Amino acid sequence: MKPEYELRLVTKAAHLYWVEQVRQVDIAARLNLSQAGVSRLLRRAQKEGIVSISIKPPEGTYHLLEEELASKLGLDEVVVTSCPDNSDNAIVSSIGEAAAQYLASALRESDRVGISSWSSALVALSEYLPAKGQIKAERVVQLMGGMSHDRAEHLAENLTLQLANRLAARPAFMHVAGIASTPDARKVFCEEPYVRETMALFDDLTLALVGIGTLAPSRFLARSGNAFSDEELAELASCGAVGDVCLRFFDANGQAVSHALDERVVAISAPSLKKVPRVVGVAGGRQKVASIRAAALGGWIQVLITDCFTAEALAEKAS
Amino acid sequence: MKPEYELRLVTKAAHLYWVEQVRQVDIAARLNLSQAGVSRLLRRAQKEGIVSISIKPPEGTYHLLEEELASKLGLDEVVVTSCPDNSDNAIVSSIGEAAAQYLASALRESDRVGISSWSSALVALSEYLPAKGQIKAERVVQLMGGMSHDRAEHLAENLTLQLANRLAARPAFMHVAGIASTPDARKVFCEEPYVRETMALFDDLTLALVGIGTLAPSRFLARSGNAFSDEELAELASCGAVGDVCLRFFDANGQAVSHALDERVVAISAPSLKKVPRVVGVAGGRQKVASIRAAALGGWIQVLITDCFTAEALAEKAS
DNA sequence: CCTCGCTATGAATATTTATTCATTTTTTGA
DNA sequence: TCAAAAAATGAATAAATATTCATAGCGAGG
Repeated sequence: MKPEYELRLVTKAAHLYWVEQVRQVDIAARLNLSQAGVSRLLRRAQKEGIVSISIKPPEGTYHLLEEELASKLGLDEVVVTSCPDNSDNAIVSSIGEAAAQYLASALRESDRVGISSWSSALVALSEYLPAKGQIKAERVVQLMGGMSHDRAEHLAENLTLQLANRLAARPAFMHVAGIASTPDARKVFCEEPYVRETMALFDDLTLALVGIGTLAPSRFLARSGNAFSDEELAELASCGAVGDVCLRFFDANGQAVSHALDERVVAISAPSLKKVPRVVGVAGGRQKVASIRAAALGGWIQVLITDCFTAEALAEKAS
Repeated sequence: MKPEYELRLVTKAAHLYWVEQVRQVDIAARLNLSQAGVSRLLRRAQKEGIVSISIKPPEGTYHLLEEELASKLGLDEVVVTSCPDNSDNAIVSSIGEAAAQYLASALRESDRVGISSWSSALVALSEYLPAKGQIKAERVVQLMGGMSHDRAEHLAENLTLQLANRLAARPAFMHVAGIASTPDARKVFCEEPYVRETMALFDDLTLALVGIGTLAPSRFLARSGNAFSDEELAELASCGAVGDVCLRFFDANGQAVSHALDERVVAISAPSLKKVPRVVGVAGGRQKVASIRAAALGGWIQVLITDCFTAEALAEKAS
């Protein structure tokens, strides 16, 4: 058959299907072809570029950037928020809200949610969650211990509690420090009934909300008397560590950095964390670019919620 | 949920589905939604115009015009050919070729094809059909008698024969004149075994190829001694007739014009013609616009094959 | 504070579309 | 000119998508 007429047929089928919304069987009837034939004409129309499908994103959305990052970093989903400026305050607030919205759409009542702490973005998240229980979960489980001194001590518990309240979920607390002074102390902590009970839930989580740490101690971490010392951090850095999730450290490619300090951390273990089906990293800011990238590449997170400035930086770095 | 985030979700789903070609279940898995939910997001994306699908027709095709005519004239399919100029020669040749291509795509080996005659476009059609039998039909049935004098006498038979040959189909001829001198003569013609046999096939056709006539006698018709006289034509015109298919006349809206002359025509009857599932009208030219329009509106044809000039004129007239 | 009607949701199901498979047709290479 | 490989086709079937249905949450009005 003359190719010109063939093309005419392809075009007509494409028009009827995509513009006029006619079913393939009806197109087949009108053009006296089989439905299979119409399906093949339509495939050709796509391949030859006779149809073009374009998405026009609403203002303030970044779906191309999101997709680029998702594929380059191997993530299931990336949420990039529009952010007024790249100050830490703006970023934390913006990604906290986005994370809340992510939960609104992605959370089921049957979900068992783990939450790390020491992350200002997660605090913002819990504040943006609607207080009325439209969004629900079954459990909210604290993934790492709190801190032993100061007001910050209770932050982890508070965060867990607030999240549990807003999600109408039963909370599970650690009630111990996140960093023990010695490996033996850690063992003692882990024997505590509370802790054991909570840790028993780790392998049964359906989702985890985590911050992503850098080696430079975050504001919250620094305030605590129990954070690692400068020397310890320097040692971690010399082992190649660039960041952490729940105090489990990894290098620039996301490979776990094993280190004696691991033995003092009271938190979900790296293997357990990686078994959680959906770990949502909520983080942004210039200083976190390298650790976010590493967390993604290492498979520590499946979902990333970040701001447009950090996202741009990640995209540049990745290409 | 914040509508802005909702839109972001819609956009992302649309992007994944239409740009990245991800299945709805996989999108659902990635965004933690149900497949039904994704389907609904996608519907919204279409409704809100976030996706736009456009067809860019290859050069020399007229799918918009075709669709416009199909819907305005109530036809299943319209083929508009690109035509170098609007001379009768160019038009006849162009639509003949297009008709041949239409048959190539639309004809099944099981089809029983009726063919009218006295149409230069149908002659062109049969000439454009490939002689090798790639395109096949079961039968080719002459729908109206030939003419009694001159070379033109055999045209109808020749056309039927040639078409049958090219389609590797068994022909059925009339072997009598298309217009009898009196109603009684017509009866006698119709009693002829050949004629009866052929006419018995009329109700079993799956497709018919017809020209569309105007009251002004066509070149072929005029040459014949047996065409209607000027007076008879004038009388038909005064009854409102504007054109015919197989010498069955109709007015500007396609309503059959019954008239004494009907009784002298040896051809498929109007009811039988209307019972054919797919009547393909092949016609073009400035003088035929009104009769083509009428044939379509009256349901005499389901498929129209014409040239771009005639198509434009039809579209203007119809709006 | 409760009830009705509205909307939204996910599981189940119906519909629609893509693919497979068995043939037939066409082309290519000897 | 023929045979073999490649391509095209349509019926059957598998896969994917849309819709239905039953249920649950939310707001308006009693």
